[in-house]
Amino acid sequence: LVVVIPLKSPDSGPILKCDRLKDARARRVWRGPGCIAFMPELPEVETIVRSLRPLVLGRQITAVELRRNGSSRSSHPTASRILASPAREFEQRLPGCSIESIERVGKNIVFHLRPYMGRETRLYLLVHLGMTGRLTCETTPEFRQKHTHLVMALAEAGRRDSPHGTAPLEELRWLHYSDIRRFGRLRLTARPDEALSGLGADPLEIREEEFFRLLRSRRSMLKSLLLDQHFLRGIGNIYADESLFRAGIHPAAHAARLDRKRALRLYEGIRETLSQAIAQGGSSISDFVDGQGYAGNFQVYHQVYQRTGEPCVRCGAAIRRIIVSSRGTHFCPRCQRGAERRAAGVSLKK
DNA sequence: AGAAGGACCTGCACGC
DNA sequence: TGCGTGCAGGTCCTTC
Repeated sequence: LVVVIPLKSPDSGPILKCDRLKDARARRVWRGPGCIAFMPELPEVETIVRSLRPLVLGRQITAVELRRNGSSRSSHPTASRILASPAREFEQRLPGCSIESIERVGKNIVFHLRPYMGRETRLYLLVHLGMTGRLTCETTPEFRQKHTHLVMALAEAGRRDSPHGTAPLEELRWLHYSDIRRFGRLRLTARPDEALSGLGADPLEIREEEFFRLLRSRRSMLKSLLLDQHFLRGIGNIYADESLFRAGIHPAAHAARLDRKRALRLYEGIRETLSQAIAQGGSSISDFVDGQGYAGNFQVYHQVYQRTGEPCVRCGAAIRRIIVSSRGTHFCPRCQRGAERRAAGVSLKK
């Protein structure tokens, strides 16, 4: 049995939790109105990568199946919009490859693949989960969910003497990609550096000096800047709001006008927020689960995100919601002062 | 250069 | 109960 009591703040009560049941449905947590997205940002993607590693590293892809539209005669995969490379490339180039390593680059998951018997050059599978993408390791090849678009069969390494041979069923494992809104992207490439070249620095790796220098060169509002993947890679709406709250900085504040002290607070705020979220296994706003089907816990620690009208955990003022860069933005009007005039031009409705 | 808005996409809440 | 509408948001693109 699993009981998770969602809290308004980490200090307002006990968390009852039991980890014995590994059923993701039973671990489902708070579901706010209008929330069906789980928004995989840096901590969620990192959690997925860490959970997948022990399950798929060293395994060989023996088959790839794409869900087809309607009848089995249809040749059009439902994932066609999700596939950034032609469907036939997934079906022809992936079988025979072994998964050598997996890494996170911003919000992207990069699978390093070793081709079968030197068949071709090294290959990389890039997965961006968009808003509702999910990558899970399953014990069945069935397209169990309505929105499962791709399934890859993974066999134990060393069992294969040909890319299309058969292995005992118990040694097989299936990697499923499902995506309700189809905002995710799957790409096969030999040049991942090219495909990911536009991304900024990782917020957990960038040095304080470099962060400060980048801030000084930008004239946009901080919230917009934090969401810009060319500036820093991996931050999305949840962690932008939470980081700005921790730093006590208004989301509409001007990046270049941030003094050294406040820039340092933001730098620390981002790193603390992301690190804590990773430690908690990410945020499960709705159905987020890692590669093994476990939900995250960081939503319990959200201090402003989707807490509109609720009291600030620091000062008690009501959390406000505005729109910045077409994104819902949550902040405390008392703890995050300093850009009221600029924020006056920010719309309250989308 | 930066802001704003549209397109993509689906499930859910809400009002009627 | 069923229908229509609005909303959520990551990324890319166009327009201003």
